[in-house]
Amino acid sequence: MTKKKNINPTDAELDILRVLWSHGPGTVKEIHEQLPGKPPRGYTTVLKLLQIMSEKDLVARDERRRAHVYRACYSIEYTQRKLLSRLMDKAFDSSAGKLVVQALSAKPASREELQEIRRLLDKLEGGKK
Amino acid sequence: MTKKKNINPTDAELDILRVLWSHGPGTVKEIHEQLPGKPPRGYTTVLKLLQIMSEKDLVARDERRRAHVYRACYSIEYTQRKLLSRLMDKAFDSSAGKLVVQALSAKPASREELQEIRRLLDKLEGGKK
DNA sequence: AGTAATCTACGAATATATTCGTAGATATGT
DNA sequence: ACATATCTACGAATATATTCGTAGATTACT
Repeated sequence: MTKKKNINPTDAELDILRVLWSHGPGTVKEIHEQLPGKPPRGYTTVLKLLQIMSEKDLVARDERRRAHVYRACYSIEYTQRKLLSRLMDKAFDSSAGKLVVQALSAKPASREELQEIRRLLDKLEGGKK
Repeated sequence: MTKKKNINPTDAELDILRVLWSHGPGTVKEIHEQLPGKPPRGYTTVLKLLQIMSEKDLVARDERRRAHVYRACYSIEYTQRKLLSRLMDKAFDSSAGKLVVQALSAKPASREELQEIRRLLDKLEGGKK
């Protein structure tokens, strides 16, 4: 059996994943340039993080060229759902409904988003009939 | 100016807060007894955590009796919104809508919860008109 | 060839979170 | 009074996350 770790990304790892999701695969240099943050993180810091993330299988590494090319192993949506599941279990009694209610109270969503949520509700309730 | 830290609770701290929210204020002994987890955490571990949480002003301590009584400083709803805001910023582009959509996809909500969300949507959209 | 630039690997320093043992104070029971 | 139980304070050990410096290999430049 191959190991199935699938560890949740830490904060610093998430910063890197955000770059990979929005810009696509890239080298340490490219990722480092895109990475926000004051003060900016050192080049080798980013390298080290990517090495750790490779071990955790959060990113995959293409070593064919000298400057290795990294890409995210999991989609942003999959990762988001994982993070939400974790938070749901930790602080919301594993209830998606409680979480959603507080999320909508925490920060207003745009009209478009509210309508999208409404459509999703229709679909979910429809499927339950 | 009094310090305004308002630090987000860590995982272990959240476990303790959950006990305080569901059982109300209590002594280290009471909290320790209610605290789940395999293996159970040692008594002094819980004590130390509560001392740290007091410094962070996550809990308040009543020292009038020998066995100090602790209570949560912030409500569960306030804390939940704080945690959600943080996650929203870190992984959802600060968008409540995106978060809610993924939350509903991650785990199905009950029919009652879906209806409650729908009522909340009505209120939010109504207020925007 | 020889020098400079670029890249990875690795170890170590720092920060924070979590755990618990021990010491000493205070209260309780006989 | 004396022993036992209960409680807090504190320091230290452990684990994990994050940072970056240095060394050595490879490539590019002149």
